[in-house]
Amino acid sequence: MVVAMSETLRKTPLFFNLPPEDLSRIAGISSLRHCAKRETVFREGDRADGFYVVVSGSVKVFKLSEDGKEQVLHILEAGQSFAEATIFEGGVFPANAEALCDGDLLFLPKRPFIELLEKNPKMALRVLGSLSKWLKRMTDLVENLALRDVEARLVFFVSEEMKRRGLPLRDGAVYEIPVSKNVLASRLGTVPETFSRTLKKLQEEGKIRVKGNQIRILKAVSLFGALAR
Amino acid sequence: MVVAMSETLRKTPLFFNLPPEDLSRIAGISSLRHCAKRETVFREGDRADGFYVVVSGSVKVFKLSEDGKEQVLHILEAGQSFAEATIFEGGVFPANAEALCDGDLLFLPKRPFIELLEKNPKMALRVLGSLSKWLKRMTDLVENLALRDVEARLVFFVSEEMKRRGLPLRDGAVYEIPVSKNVLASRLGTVPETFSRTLKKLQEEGKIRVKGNQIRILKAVSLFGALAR
DNA sequence: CGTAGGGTTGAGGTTAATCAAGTATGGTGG
DNA sequence: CCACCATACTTGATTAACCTCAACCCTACG
Repeated sequence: MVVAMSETLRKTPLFFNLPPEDLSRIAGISSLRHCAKRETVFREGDRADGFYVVVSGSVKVFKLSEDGKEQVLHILEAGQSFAEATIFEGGVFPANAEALCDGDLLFLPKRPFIELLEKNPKMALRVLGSLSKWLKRMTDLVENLALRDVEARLVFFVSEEMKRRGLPLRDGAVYEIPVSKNVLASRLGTVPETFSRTLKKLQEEGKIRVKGNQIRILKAVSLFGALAR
Repeated sequence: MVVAMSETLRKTPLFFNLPPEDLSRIAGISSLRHCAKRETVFREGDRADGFYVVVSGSVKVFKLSEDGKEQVLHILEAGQSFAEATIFEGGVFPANAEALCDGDLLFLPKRPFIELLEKNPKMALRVLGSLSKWLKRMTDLVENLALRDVEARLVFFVSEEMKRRGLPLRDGAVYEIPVSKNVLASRLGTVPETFSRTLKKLQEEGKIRVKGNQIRILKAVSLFGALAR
């Protein structure tokens, strides 16, 4: 059991390359939690006494407005951790999390984890790096939502995800949407209708070809051209 | 010199309540930098080999779109630190920073600072807390930009800032806009015209009274009522 | 075969950006 | 001290992106 957990932990960026004894120490304090599709992992405002690592399945983290509109902040898949930040501050979750499909989560409780960090500066630095990454991602998200239109946000998102998966950004490459288009629309800060129309428009312009959840890149240059960075 | 710096450091959340020897160690590795109004502190993409603490004056951190539109992410005043995150990751600044008025900044170089952290888990934990706060703030920013209209964003911003300054959210209280209305508009994800109109509308509804940079709260209940949290 | 959930399409409305022009305001040099 | 200019801010009219609502399609699945 503890061994299997270590195995998962080893693959998460947060703990990547940590010596085995550290990993088993972490595994020692953590617990496994199974989540069914649509199950709530936590709600905004809940006491946060730990954070999570996705072992299998996928999870969305989102904010709700008063009238129930939702903005997806993150979509998480196996090996990714989330809500690390909350345990160093505040004590309540600043957003909601829900399982998108059946899967397992590792729960890392706050107190023991902080004690581990206090004794292990190297690990603390690792966690600092992870938080920094999240911060960078959120900065990008703000930029995208505020400064670009839906089409640009979609294109940017796809290019980032393809990079993350090691797919080349060239003609013929295929990006498979890992979640329902509804969820992706919300992550892009829009609604399913607009999302659908945007895909259609790009297809009519011959830049992509959409089949189900597969997006085939047809004109990488004109698609990604504007993203010079 | 080093003593004066310690004095500033002592007041920043990042280093609040740290023992004097830690403070002077930090002061020892940091350097003072004067910035004139409008001076660029750093640009997006610049190599990031350190972060900053505002000693005096104020600074805006912002993103630019291709066509030059700007989204202000943060407005920083004396005692606040910024860009801490970048030193644990990446190595380039993910946004731009510019002085809003003449002032002094403390520069904390990356390498020496990290070495300090490695030897001082307590300080590392403090930095973790700080990054967590930033993450929380960005989460709120995303929520605001994506889920609320301009009026709600304005009201939320004012209420948060008043809380931060210890002002009571009640009738008669006065919030003084610390920067140009242009900058605030951009921080709220809108343009000066819309910002101006929104203030006007709230004034016509008798909820606030605007005089120059002063906003007097007239109907706290109906203004802040929707922000039940 | 029927229903439910996800997805698409069309029509219409709304928010807020843009464009254009006018009004303070504050600093500078004459 | 005043004239001038730049900058900040305001106001009005127009426009565009995108949200909403409503209907419909499609596929999976009991």
